[in-house]
Amino acid sequence: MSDHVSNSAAVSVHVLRRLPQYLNYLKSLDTREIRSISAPAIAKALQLNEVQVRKDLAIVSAAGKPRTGFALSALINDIESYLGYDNVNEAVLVGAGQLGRALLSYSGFESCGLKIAVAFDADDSVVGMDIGGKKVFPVSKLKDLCKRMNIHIGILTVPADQAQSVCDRLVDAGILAIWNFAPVHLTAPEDVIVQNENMAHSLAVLSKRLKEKRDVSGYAGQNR
Amino acid sequence: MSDHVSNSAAVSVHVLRRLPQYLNYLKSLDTREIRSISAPAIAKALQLNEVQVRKDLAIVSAAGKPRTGFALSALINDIESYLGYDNVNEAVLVGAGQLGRALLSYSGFESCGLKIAVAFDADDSVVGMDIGGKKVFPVSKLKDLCKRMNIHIGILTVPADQAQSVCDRLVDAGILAIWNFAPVHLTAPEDVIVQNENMAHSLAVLSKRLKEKRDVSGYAGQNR
DNA sequence: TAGATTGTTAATCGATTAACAATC
DNA sequence: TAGATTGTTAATCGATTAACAATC
Repeated sequence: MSDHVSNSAAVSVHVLRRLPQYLNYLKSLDTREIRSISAPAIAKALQLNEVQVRKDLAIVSAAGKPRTGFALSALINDIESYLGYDNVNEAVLVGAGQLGRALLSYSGFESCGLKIAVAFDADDSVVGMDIGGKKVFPVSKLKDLCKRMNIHIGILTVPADQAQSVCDRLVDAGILAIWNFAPVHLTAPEDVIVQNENMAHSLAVLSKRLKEKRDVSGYAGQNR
Repeated sequence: MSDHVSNSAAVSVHVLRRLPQYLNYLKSLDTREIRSISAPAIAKALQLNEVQVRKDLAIVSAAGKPRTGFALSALINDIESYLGYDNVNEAVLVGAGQLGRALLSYSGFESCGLKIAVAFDADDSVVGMDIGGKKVFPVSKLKDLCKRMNIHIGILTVPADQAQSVCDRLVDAGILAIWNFAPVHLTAPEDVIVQNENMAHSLAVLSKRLKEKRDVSGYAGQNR
């Protein structure tokens, strides 16, 4: 019933990034109090264009009734199943430093269908530790464990200078998708998906926007 | 000389996110060995379109010689000054949990012109700690310290359920730009810049891409 | 019924890519 | 000179937004 054949052409990144937003908002609503929700209502809450929301929802959901909108709980299900949140993907994390540990301890990914199974680190003093319930193994075990556990997602949280070599190892271990938190451009075979999470890029956007704003408002600067 | 009046119309997010990529690559080169670099060379290294690189560089740099390309060190300077990496912006961080601490300890932001001056946390057992050389204060001191230190950037690393209220406090404290790591849509006055760093959004892109790939390759699944 | 909302087709907007003359 | 690269103008592509008939 909620099975919606998603054989459609590849969906744009923009849409894929908005869907979790909708989901997050919908989940914040009380399913018992609110039975249905309209695209314009979602758009208003998230400050988006209503046609955009309607089109996005049309991709994931079949339903939608004029006048009333979408059945809330059904819509939540549709988005979740579209994004694959309902079946778990296991991942390995390489680099149990500060950021790596933060990700290992963060429980929020599980509801997004991602389960970090094990971690790896090159530092012997970290190996053997238990972080967020995940055990840390030496990097030498990487390939063996990935193959054995049939894991295809790798999270990369090592320092910049080790990122490429770890990337190579991940590829060698049969990893198909790499979530890269290291501030480097990785070179990987083109059939391997690389999703970069480079905070410096976001920071650049933020700083520049702030600078523009200050320049416009005449750089009054000091305590406005 | 490297002062390039950047009064141009607001630059697109896409460009702003690529500039740090260029910078990162250029910095990885040996300034003494390589004196100049061409747009096509950068494009090839980062797997981008060469016209795109050329246009991006034209925004930040005045120079560029046919046949040779751009003077490497000058180009680095141009990008850095365009992005404002050369004058430091101070920021406060609220929420010294795992992620907050990782950011506090990360030294890479300084070279991007961001200096986290102090941190805040609601938890008394964390207050008073020193993380990455930054002291943790109680949230009650937020407004006072922001005003006193004339800080206008806030980094938000608190749990989802506290994000909106902390956002309100930041706004009240005179913060002009918020870098939001909490997985929630924040509501803020429209003159306040909100830059979201929502990892769930990236994860959705990664998982979906992986799923698509598997579906295409016939879901052979098990150890390829 | 009247009116809000739906899905969809058309118009607009912006970003990427291609084409090309100018230059060292 | 020949050829690679530059900056820029034009063409393409894709995403957002507007317009509108259909529906409960």
